[in-house]
This record gives sequence, C-alpha cells and structure tokens, in this order.
Amino acid sequence: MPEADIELIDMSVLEQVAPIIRNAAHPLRLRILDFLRQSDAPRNVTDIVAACEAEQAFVSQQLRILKDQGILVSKRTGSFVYYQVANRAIFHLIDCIRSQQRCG
Amino acid sequence: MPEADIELIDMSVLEQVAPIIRNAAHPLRLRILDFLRQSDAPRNVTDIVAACEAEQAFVSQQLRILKDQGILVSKRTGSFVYYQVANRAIFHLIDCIRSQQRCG
DNA sequence: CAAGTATATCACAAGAACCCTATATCATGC
DNA sequence: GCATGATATAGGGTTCTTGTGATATACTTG
Repeated sequence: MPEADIELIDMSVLEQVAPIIRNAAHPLRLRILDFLRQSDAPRNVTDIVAACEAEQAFVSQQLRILKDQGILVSKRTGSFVYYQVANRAIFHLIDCIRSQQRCG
Repeated sequence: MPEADIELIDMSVLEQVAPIIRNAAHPLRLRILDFLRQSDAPRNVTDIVAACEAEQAFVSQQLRILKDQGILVSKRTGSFVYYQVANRAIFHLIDCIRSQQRCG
C-alpha cells in the first residue's frame, strides 16, 4: 500500500482559505499589502493611495475587500483611517513574491 | 524624510503573479496541489480524481487551468497523463495553509 | 455653520469564473 | 475495427469580479 498515509488538508479548510488568498491575489491589493509590509506600521488611506497611484475611490474599495476578508483592520484617528494587516501570515505571500522576483 | 527608502514590488510583477496565485486559490485546485505536494511525485488523472472526490470532467478542467497558468506540467505515458508541479514555489502556499491550520 | 480635506459607498456595464452535463478524443487489447 | 478505460473539451446558465464616475459621509478648522 504505497500511499496509505497521505493526509490532505480538509476541504473545509481549503474552502475557508481559498477566498482569502484569492482576494489578496489582485495587483492593487498586493501593492497595498506590500506597502504595509515595507512600512511595517499602520498607514492612512491618503498614504496608501499615493503608494498605489490609483483613484481614491478604487483604493478605498480594495481596502474594504481586504478588511471584509479579515486581512486588514482599521482604526480611525481624527479624520484619518489607519489600516494594518490583521494576520501577518499574509506577509508570507508577499515575501514569496519578493523571493520569486529574483529568480524570474 | 521618514520613508524615502521604501521600495515596492513592481506593478508589472504583481500583475504577472496575481493571476497565478488567484488561479491556485480555489478549493479544488488547492486540493490538487496539496495532493501533489504530499505525493511528492507525478500523479495521473485517475488518482487525482480519487483524491478530489469530484467529477472527472471537473477535475480535468481544473488541471487545465493550473497547466495554463504554468503551475503544473503534464506528460502522457500510454493512456495515462501524469501531472506534476512546475514551480515548487507554489508549495509555499500549501505549506503556509498547513501551518495556519494549526493556529486556526 | 461653511468650507475643505479625508474616506466610504452606490450603481452599473463588461467581463470572467464557476460548475454541471454531454460529448469528444486518445490509447490499449482483443 | 470494437469495446473499454483514460482523459479532454464544448456549451451554457448563473453568479462573482472589475474598474469607473458620481455621490455620500465624517472630521476639522475657522
């Protein structure tokens, strides 16, 4: 019995994580995550918009998507809203892209 | 100048990798990749179908998608077609899910 | 409260992804 | 060549995603 001991990740787990990864895997959203990764601190929307070189409304929508997935959290301070990564595991993805970039 | 030295991943790189990650981030396709990861050897379609507990036609479609993205490669031997991962970097994703699974 | 800056939401049209069923192709052995 | 097992593709209804322009809300300052 050659492969009796193969244990696969539960489908329920895969169904749970797939949309999270899928939602991160968008150029602008990866840019946002990369920016937060490199900043290593919460950043407000204006700064994120500047880093993304995209429309404010569009960036705001992407932030919402990342927040809805639990990838980001936000807190308001005065008229600014600061975003940061909720679960640093997502940085593995960014780091992985960075490391691949060299081999490309 | 607090952040003069932040260097972000090129948008062109993000645009290139996003669809690859996005296409991997699907429950059944993750299952396929996990199965290939755990097998650590090329597997034929019949075996993959069994591991996925899904319709053959559907699995075959998913294999095609993964192949089109360059995530998998295949080779035919007689009437069997064996698939394997083309770039082991994708296993980081699987490993990451496995490690997260514990913290859940 | 008026004006300005910061951020979020709405609505929508185009396109893409999803998953199913049916059917086609390919290879083998008789 | 035919039957069979292995794999791939086609067609299509439904739902999700994308990016945009317009607009709304929130906060601050005077």
